[in-house]
Amino acid sequence: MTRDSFDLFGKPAAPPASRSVPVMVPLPVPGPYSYAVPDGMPVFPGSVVQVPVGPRKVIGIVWDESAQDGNVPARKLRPIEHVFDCPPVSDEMRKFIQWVAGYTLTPPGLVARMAVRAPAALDPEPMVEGLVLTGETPDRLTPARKRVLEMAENSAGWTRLGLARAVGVSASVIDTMMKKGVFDTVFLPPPPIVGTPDADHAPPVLSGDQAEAAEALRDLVAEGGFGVTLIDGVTGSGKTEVYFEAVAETLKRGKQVLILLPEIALTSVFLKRFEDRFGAKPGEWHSDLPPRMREKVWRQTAEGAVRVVAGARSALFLPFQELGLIIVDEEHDSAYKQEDRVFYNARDMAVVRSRIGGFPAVLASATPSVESQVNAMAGRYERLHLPGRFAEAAMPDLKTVDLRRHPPQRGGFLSPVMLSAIKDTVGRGEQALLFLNRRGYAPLTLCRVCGHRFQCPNCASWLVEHRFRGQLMCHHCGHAEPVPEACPECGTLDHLAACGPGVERIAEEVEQHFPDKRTIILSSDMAGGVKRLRLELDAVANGEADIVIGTQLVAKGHNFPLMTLVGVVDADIGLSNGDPRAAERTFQLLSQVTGRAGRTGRKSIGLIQTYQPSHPVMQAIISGDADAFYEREIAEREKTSLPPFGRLAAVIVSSENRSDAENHARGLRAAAPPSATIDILGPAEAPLALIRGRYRFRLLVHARRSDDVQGYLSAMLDKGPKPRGSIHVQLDIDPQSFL
DNA sequence: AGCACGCCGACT
DNA sequence: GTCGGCGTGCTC
Repeated sequence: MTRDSFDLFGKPAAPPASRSVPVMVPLPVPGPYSYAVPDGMPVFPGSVVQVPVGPRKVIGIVWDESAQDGNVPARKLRPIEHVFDCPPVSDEMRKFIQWVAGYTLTPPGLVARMAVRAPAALDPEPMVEGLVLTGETPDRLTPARKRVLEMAENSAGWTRLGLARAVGVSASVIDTMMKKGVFDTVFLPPPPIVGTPDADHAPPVLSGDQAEAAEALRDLVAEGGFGVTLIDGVTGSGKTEVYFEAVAETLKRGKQVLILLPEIALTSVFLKRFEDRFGAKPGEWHSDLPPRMREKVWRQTAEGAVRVVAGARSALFLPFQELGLIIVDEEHDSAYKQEDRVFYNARDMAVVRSRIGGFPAVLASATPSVESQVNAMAGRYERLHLPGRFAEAAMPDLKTVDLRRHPPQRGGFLSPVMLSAIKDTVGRGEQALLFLNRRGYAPLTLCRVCGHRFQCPNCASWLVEHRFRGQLMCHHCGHAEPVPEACPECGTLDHLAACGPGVERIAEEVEQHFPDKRTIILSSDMAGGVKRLRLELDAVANGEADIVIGTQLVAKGHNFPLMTLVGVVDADIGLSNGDPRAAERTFQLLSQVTGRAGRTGRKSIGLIQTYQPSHPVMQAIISGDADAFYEREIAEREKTSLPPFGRLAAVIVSSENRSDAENHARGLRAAAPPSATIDILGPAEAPLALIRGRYRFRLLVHARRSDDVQGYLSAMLDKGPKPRGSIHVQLDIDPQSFL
């Protein structure tokens, strides 16, 4: 404490507020707040700081001077408390945050918060204590000491415990040597979490088409500048190998790379493939990363030590220093949509991120989204097509099983055709996969006496029986209750009937037919969480099961080399629920799931149980003619004004009464362009409609005051003041709006 | 987003 | 008579 900091009365002198800066704080307010900069504090745009907001302290990002609100009375200004010792959030990133906030109508502070979500990473990782040889030799050179010396001479940078473990001696050996002056301790920077990937580590052998596509991507990277490439080709056509070449080229140019994957596809298999190609693992980013690791990835990405991140959608908000390429794998996957707090589609925001950064984006999928198809057709995206599977990986032989002609036996759901195929497959020692996109035992339970159907008290959906847990669960809101013995309506005991199949019920049927085979259910509600699930997926890949009954997640990114039969239990699910994307989604799902078979070189088959074998989706799957399917689908969407061509539509979700909602709707209709359709949905039905994607443009308003609602739409249309209150907006892709 | 304040219903 | 519901306002 210097004398200068006290005045004559011994009180600290107030810091002169010579300067103030805008700071983006994690609050739902329209823009940054102003804060005083204490003298000598090194603060500039992008600095990550701690500031007081009311009684609490928050992390904020110093924003650009131009965002300064000059109307804040000087006496309100409070000083910045701390500048974190970490690289500043780049100009690009700040622009990106601002853009995303504008596009999604989210308060910018809430978007900014996603970029600084590893708080403990904001100050540097502690240095680790390391050992260096002093040149002294221990007086007595025991075998253990000799090995320690050799190891330490061969490579530097050992920690005390690391060296002991590497040599296979106890730490006390090292301790004694330290006492005798053999080692000195120094402080070393913390070790990088991953090695540096080497573009030339193991270049792949590519087929003609692949080599051509890879060349095109390399050129794109070499040229630099923004551009989007859609690369499509069936499972096994080598998309990953091809886009790895774009990664390699970017690495050679000294830039960082982001590979976005749906969370479930971030498997050890993918990481292994990357490591095989580049000789080091990519940084990993997903929701169940342990906090310590999360911090390290965040920091080392910011510092540039991590060159490639493979991550789920939120990796888009990592503070890359010099990002030069984004890959969006499985770009059609709905897991890219975030539907809480900030509503965004990471695929589209990735395109925006690369446009702002002036570098290429690559979208990859075996079954591209209709949105991306349309963008490619319109010439906004380049297109690279990888034909067929190469080498021995033949396409599976796909057939429909017409359930009208080959019905399952009473009480069952598997056609005799399916059962006999399973029998043949497991008889040969190969694996069979039965796909049913329905968790639990039965999707509907009713009373056989009075017809009572068990419904969720909060939502409009049926309660799904989970027999293993003994519960009835709502898959929409999470509500759960024990399975009652008596009907709550008429009181009759033991007359509840399970209607329809879920994976648990199929497993039961399979176990009846194949009691001596190993059957496993793979679904997202597996006990033990994601971790356990990953283990089980690996176990299946290693052949530790004969028959797998799986939900949607088996369709994604995981390869099961011994799988030679894929059976789709009910291909018709989801084709009749009023979702404009029903056909697209079903086509994608069935393509992906049937693609799980046939990667072995052995003959493999796919059987698709359906009541509508002539449906365009089934025809497309069987014939493998994806182009015809998309062509038809796009024409259909255009004709019926559905996404991505659909008219502007807003959905009001009002927790208030119907007449309030009518008032809101009147206000919105007055403010909206004539082409807009404004629908009113109640709190129960609205979330479902949103998830089903019935609208191209979705506006979810949680109105706190009725007169705010008009403001929401004017803000949405960018004419008028930003409204107050909480707004949740989700936008579907609008092919033109961000290019 | 979080938190405080303030005004009306069912309870120790 | 209080406890506590959520509607409203505020945070540089």
